[in-house]
Amino acid sequence: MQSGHRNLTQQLVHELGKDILQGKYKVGDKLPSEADLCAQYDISRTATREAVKMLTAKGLISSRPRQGIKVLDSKHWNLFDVEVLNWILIGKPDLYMLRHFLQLRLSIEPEAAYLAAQYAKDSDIESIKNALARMKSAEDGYDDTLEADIEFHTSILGASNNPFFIQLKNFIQIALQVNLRFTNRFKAITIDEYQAHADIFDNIANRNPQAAHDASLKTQKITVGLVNDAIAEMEEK
Amino acid sequence: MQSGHRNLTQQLVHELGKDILQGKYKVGDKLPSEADLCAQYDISRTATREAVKMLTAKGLISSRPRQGIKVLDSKHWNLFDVEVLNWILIGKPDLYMLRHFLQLRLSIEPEAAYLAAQYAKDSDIESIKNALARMKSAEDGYDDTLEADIEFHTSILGASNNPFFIQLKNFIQIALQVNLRFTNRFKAITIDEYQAHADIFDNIANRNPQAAHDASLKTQKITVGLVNDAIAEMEEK
DNA sequence: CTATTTATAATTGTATTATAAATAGTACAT
DNA sequence: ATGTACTATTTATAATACAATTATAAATAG
Repeated sequence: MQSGHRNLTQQLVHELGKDILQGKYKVGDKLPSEADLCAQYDISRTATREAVKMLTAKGLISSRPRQGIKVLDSKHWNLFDVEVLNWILIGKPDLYMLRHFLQLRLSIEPEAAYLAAQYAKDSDIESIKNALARMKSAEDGYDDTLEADIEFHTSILGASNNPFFIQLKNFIQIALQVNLRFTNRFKAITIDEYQAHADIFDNIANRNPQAAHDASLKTQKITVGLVNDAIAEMEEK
Repeated sequence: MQSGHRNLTQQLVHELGKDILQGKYKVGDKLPSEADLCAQYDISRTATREAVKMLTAKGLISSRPRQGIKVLDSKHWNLFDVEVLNWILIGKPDLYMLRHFLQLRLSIEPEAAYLAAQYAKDSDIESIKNALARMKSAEDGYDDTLEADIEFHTSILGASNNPFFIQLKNFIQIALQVNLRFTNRFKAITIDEYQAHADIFDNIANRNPQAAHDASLKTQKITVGLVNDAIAEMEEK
């Protein structure tokens, strides 16, 4: 149980959360009882119970007298929780998982761009502009590619001024990191990629919702298409 | 503190969660200390702390020594958590909140319909068909309008066979209930409304993703348009 | 033999008490 | 102004005891 700087409760939350998302404990499985967890991790019942409660709050487990602690069906999991998303990332996401992420991005991001063009404040536009500049400098090797890319996409969500889209920043961040697993692009961003992002920004800054939407949709469709092809090829073998 | 059938911890979670989402405790505010909460609600520190941990897990508060329990910035709130959504619903959502819900529905549902047309299993199609039938009987007064409507929309999300869209069932359910607050439609579903839903179903059943997408988008656009008009009118006064 | 009830035991729920650790704020020294 | 040590407050953890819940087994009635 790697400690870090977390307290005991949070450490146990992390361990068990990881184990569940990685399938060590499967849906319907029983986890060790409170008493066993105390013994296994050598911590008090207080800390153990608080960890169990936190995982319960995230929809991963249920805990009832005589029945013990059981992994709930995945439809109850709060998949949009930052920690839960991170436990997915820590695991070994496959191409299907990548597709699930990309399908939701395709659904979310074009509309976020549309809303950004409608509702962005000056400071929001400024944030997106800065992120784009960082991508440019990443292109020249002066900045971190992925980080700048994430900042670009999440700042558009922020500019939507819709709390639900804002909450999805976490999701997009993890989605881009999962994507990295399959494209291992430590490479710089290409001119074409940069231009596609610049198009989205321009249409947001120029307050053209539909064009911003379409520009975003276009790049998302390409990415989903690539993954669909990869899956199709894989399934043939 | 209305009890119901929950245990003490869950009752306190509910009370405090409601209070935070309804703004009784605002962002940055300090909640009463553990000791004070124990006294106020006349429960043990054990139960109190477990409630605090659960709210922490949902991103609503932070709890640190000497600093106390504070409401986190709303960007940390797990807005897609079932309980959090319900605390929003219990409150008094305004037209802006309704618009936020509808904007996300507009983003999600057309793509869910697209995916449903691609990936739905026979049993998924059957579920959507049943929901549509319930809407038909609701039209004749034999069934509950809202419940059938919710079932229709959520069963399409289920048919997407994408875990993220599936998790959004909760969101859509609450969104439709919020919508009810403003349209107080205890009225039956109109022929036109029924037909719009039937169009979406037909295109999913016929495996025509783009047409299913467009049919869904069309109805969502109308609804968002109505709310935008209502807000514009309100803001003029 | 079957169905119902009752008893048992396993597990979580709550309460209480005690001590440790973290940290905001203060006072003081540099 | 900056840093350091101290102090008081608040949460973090532990240990113990008992209550409540409930799955399973045992007893009992019909």
